[in-house]
Amino acid sequence: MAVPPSAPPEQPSFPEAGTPAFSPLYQQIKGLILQSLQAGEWKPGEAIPSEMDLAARYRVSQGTVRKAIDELAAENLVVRRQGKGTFVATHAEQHVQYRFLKLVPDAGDRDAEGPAQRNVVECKRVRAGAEVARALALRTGDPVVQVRRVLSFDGEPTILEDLWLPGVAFKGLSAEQMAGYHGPTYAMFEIEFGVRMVRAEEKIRAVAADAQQAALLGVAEHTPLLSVERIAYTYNDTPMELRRGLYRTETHHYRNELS
Amino acid sequence: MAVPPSAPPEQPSFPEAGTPAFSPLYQQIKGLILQSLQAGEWKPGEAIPSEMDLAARYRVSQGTVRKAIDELAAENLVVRRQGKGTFVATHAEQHVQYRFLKLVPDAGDRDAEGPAQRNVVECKRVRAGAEVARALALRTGDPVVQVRRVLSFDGEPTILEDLWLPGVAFKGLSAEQMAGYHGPTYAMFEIEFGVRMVRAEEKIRAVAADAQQAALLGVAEHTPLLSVERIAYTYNDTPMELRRGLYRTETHHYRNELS
DNA sequence: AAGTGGTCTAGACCACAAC
DNA sequence: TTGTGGTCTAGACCACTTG
Repeated sequence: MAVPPSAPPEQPSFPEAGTPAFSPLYQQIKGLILQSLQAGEWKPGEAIPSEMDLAARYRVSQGTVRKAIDELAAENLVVRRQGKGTFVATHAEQHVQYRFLKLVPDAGDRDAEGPAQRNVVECKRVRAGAEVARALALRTGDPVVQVRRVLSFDGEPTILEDLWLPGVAFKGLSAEQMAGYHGPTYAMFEIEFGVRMVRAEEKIRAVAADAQQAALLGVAEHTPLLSVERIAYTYNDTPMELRRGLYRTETHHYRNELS
Repeated sequence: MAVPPSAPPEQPSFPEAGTPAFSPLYQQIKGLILQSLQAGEWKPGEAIPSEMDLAARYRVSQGTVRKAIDELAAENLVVRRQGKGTFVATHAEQHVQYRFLKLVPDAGDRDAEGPAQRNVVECKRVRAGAEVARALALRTGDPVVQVRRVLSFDGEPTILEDLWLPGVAFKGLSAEQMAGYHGPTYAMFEIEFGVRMVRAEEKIRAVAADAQQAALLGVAEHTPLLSVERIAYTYNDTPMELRRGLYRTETHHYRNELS
């Protein structure tokens, strides 16, 4: 009994007048674990306390903690490993190296081709325009880091993308960091800036390459390209990155599973 | 105890030599429920027996049935409604009208625009080519129904798509049926042919419209279009539809959520 | 052998919907 | 009031990993 009868919980639930305000105990526990994750009590890749420990900490049964963790695992915030423990999910050392990249080669899986080569075209501090500000929940004119880069697979330029990141959280981000880090960019964000992207939304369109884009990707002008606009979120649905990608799809395709 | 100690279950588990062959009880129950769904013991939209009834039928506890149904619900094969029961999922009368269609208007949600107008260009019986046969797990030359149609939103032609369906399962499918049915095409498949699509895979590319495609969609030749190739599956991962769509993305976009 | 997550049970009670 | 799914508990045991 963590909340209903007595015992001062870390996050009491005060039913507000007018709202049903019924929240299952396991949801409250999930919220508490989420807070600890967000606060950095356990770092990415580390194990969180065992189910028994958490049950004792929150004064609930193991089954209740279990259901809370089940949901966190379903949302990819945490990874369970039988016999070892439950670990904070990370973009590094994850089996799926590029968790948010859905572009795959037409033949074979992504492991078949080597790691992407990164070519940072530019990395500069700018002020947010109206669109960028809206996407990142900032004010127009707020500082923003803008990055433009080209990703190549097996030497073939395949993705041209622009990134916009909130200047406050990503103060000091350099072109060298963007280019030098080995592994997913999101893993670098975790390590260097303590920013964990937990989910993202993408809007996809077909567009024609303009002269500049064609030159950077090594294709003819007007070549059809996949335009992928992504907003990536940290905890609490806070947007932390706007990314506009142009994907060549002659030898790759965007793969999606529906259910 | 449905399987471990005694009682002749409907699907015994014979551990094969060499394989661990450990399957949790709830997975076995899930398999049994799946069989009943596939056999049509409960029709789409109908309620399946209550958890208590199923627990009695399979001689397990309610909690075990619960976990089995939880997974089926997570896979959208079944829908739970508190106080009412658990129902076989259906493409008809579903809140999300077009479950597999990820194209949405740039402004507002899909409910903002009226239902799609369908324009069946042709509907004919053909023999499967190599590609279609492979996608549908048929042999080259097997009978197939091919449909070409244009979908318009608010009077604007937006999607041109070709469908290939196994001729055996979809014998007698007519252009009138494709055009006349009100509601999702997949709902019509359920009702008229008893075929339930439970999941799908899509491969997305950017292409340029050729002369014929441009004419059908009312755009200029070489207009960039989203090419969406979908394979839809029934139970047991059996492919039952190949669909190649060309989406206009001037006022709509393909929306995807990543986690 | 000890510790972790994973399974299974039995029973109590709550929230919701329908009669 | 009854029946449904939803929550919570406590305890037993299993499977996997590590020392």
